[in-house]
Amino acid sequence: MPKKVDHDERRRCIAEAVLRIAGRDGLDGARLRDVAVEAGMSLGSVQHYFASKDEMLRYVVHYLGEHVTERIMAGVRAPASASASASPVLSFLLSMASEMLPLDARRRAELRAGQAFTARAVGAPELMEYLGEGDRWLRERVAELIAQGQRDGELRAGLDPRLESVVLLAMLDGLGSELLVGLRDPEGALAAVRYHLDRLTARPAAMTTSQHSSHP
Amino acid sequence: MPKKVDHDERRRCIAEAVLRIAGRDGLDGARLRDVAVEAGMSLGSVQHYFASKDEMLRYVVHYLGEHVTERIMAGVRAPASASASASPVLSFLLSMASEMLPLDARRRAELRAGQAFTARAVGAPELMEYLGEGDRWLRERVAELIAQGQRDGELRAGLDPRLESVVLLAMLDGLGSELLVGLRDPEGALAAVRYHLDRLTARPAAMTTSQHSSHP
DNA sequence: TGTATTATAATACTCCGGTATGAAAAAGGA
DNA sequence: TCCTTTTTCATACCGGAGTATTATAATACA
Repeated sequence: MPKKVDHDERRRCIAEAVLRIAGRDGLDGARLRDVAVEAGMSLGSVQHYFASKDEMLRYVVHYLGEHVTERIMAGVRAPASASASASPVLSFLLSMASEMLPLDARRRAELRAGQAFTARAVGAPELMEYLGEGDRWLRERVAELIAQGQRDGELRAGLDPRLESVVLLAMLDGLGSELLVGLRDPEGALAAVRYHLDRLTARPAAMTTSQHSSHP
Repeated sequence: MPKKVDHDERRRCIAEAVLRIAGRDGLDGARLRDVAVEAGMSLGSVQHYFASKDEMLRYVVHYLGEHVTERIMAGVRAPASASASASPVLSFLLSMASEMLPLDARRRAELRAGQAFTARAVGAPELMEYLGEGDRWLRERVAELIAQGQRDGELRAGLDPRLESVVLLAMLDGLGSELLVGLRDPEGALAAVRYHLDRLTARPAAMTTSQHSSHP
């Protein structure tokens, strides 16, 4: 029988190529021919693994989703700083924020692609449902985390976990977009995140960084 | 001499058509031919007023910018609820938020187009600079407003106006995107905004919604 | 070794969309 | 009324990009 090739490995390779291009020139710049050369193969090969461009993009969406959740979950599992910290919830939220923000080329590419997909998801029920799932999952985790922080006395008791999660994720979403376009710089964005997280703590003074949000 | 037609009126009409289409099908769906029929004229006419599609889109960007700032400024000038309210700054911030969020078809269309332009602005220095100006202007105004609120004792003294403005605008940005995709509903988004603004106030209790502002 | 089946590649097809061209219509002024 | 300039429109052109077709190379199994 014929040559045996790991199909999914090939597809992942192609998906990576798409992400590289999308990070560089935007998703619209990901023409099938360019994807082929970026992946180091021929147009015919790309067609061999994806019947249509749409199918390819759908694959990339899920590939992206996998990676993003995996990355966040990794932050959940191995909260290097969190387990050692005296404020585990806050540390985790901060590391989560750092993971979600486009702070390097990789995450920039992923976010850029993600936003392009999101934009095209309006009116594509299937995609929207997928996005909705991911969002709900993340939001609930954050809300749980905040509630736990409250139980542990780490976070202020007056917080509404549900609304706080909405606010936090919206802020990260917005900061991500602004970073992507260059409206903010990484330091500024992180400072805003730390500042916001600080106000959630039960302590009067800041403790995540060395900043003094002091008042007389 | 020939027929006299207000060129800019025609251009605005075309821009409106573009925005309608963009709000309905996304900016990518704004093909020149579709724009023409949406504007109730022929392709040739559109070409007559815009030498190229790119020029048309540039015009739409500025047209959009005009309208958005105008709308926000209107909120500044005539803060119907704000002037009557005992908490002018908070009222204004809330009305500003309501203006920025895509709460009706019009603003949905504008935001959708705006985001499409923003996405395409990566690597287009001219567009980016324009966006940057608008962002800086708005951020500074918000920061000033917050500082004023502090001076008036309306907002907590411990706030950092600069960071607060970044956080607030990022949150609104994120909420806008999420509303657009249907990840949030208008009520939820507004609830999050009110919740966030509430925590900026010097008072312990909520007071942003329909309030008779009695005081101690 | 041969063959069947898959992988890869090259090329052609076709539609779509921006652009260019030229003609017809409209309207203010001589 | 006629002319001139603008406006409007229809249509042709051309390139780009997704898709389809076909050919060639490669490999596992009989």
